[in-house]
Amino acid sequence: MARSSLTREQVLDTAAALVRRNGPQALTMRALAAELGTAVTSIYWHVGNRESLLDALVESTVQEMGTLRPAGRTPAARIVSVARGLRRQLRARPHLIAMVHERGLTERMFLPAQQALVHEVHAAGLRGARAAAAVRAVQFQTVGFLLVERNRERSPVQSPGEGELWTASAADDDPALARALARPTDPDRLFEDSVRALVEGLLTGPPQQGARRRTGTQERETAE
Amino acid sequence: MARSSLTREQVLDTAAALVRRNGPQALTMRALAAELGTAVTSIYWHVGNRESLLDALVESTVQEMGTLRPAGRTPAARIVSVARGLRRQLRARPHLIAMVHERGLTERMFLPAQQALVHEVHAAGLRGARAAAAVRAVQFQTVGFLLVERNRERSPVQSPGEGELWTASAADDDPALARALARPTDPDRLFEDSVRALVEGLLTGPPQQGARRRTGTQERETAE
DNA sequence: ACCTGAACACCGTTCAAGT
DNA sequence: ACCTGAACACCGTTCAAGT
Repeated sequence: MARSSLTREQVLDTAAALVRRNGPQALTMRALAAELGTAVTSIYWHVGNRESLLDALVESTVQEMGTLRPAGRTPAARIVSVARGLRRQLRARPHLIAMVHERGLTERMFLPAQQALVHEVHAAGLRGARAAAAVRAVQFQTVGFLLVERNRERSPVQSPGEGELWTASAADDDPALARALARPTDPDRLFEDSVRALVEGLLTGPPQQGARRRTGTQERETAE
Repeated sequence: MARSSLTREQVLDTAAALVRRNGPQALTMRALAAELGTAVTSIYWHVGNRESLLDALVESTVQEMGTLRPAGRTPAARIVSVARGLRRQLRARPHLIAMVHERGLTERMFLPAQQALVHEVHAAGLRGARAAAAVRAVQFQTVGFLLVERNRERSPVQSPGEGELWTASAADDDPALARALARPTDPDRLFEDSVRALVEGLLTGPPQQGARRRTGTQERETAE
């Protein structure tokens, strides 16, 4: 609109708007130029190329996300609340997840939450390498869940009907399990339960210290 | 090579080879045609279009993966071994993960392992909806981890140096934690620990049943 | 310093035409 | 039933040329 002179910010803003409206694949240099009312090549002067345009876009969107304030009475509850908050923020920007992932910035996406997690894990009594491992575990779990979940939303029906493959097998004696697996997943609940279980496992620590990893041979799984 | 007459299988095979060699983005219809020694348009007759070519590719590769044999003494150990085996199989086909994900078939990718998981979760004493939730939790955790991990491998250096952002903050009083977070993640260990912690949390069940979800207000997290 | 159009080397896909 | 080349409508990017 304002044709005075094109700024880098203008490019980024309308690019972001274009992505938010029609998804990342709709962000072509030509479409962006049309939206801006300039020649395609002008964009290159301000932004370099499409690659770095997306980089900048992701970076600024991640920074918009703000910090998370943990809530809950126990450290475990507060850790779960951070994960939940991150998930909510990312789900509010559905295209961002895919873009961040494609750009290889998945880790970057989690940084706002990491500080909060470090604090809570520390409050829960974990120290040093163990605390760091716990933070990373929650980090990977949360982001991974989001990726899987988004993937699932994109293609609602899987090739062989969800329950078909296994109904003939081990679950015969547990019809309730069979029915539960045949039902579509409730992602909110699954996320809640998974994170809670993981955090619980992380905070209570490894079980029966001496028994694990005793015999390496038995631990090995095989695949044909 | 054998130019007698093009088969659908030939197309799929050389397409798979091309992806394995140079990655999914190298699979263009023109490159494939060149490799096959045919006209580009012949491919369309056998396979429809690029979209369904990728579908078929992913589907057959997933089926090649074979089934997983759990190993270990306790049900928990066997569940972990299934997750570990799946991760190993998928990591042996690095391009597949991205392709499956892009195709929205992430769920499909996990089916070979699902039967084994159902069996083990059942053996651990879980029943019905609770057992199904546990299976799904491990499923999401494993696949999610792989997605994050692969993403990390693709872009080894993150924009702000990994530790930079938080060193100024909460971890001041725990230099060991700070150092651990600054070090690059050991994915094998992290995976092992995460799955083990999750499984432990799932099998021991929700803690202090009465206390959770009592007051909804306090559970809410906020973000600016 | 900033913007432009023309041109290049790619895509996936369609379609009428061959055998 | 199977294969073909020409053509279409797209891409991202470069570059010499303008002001």
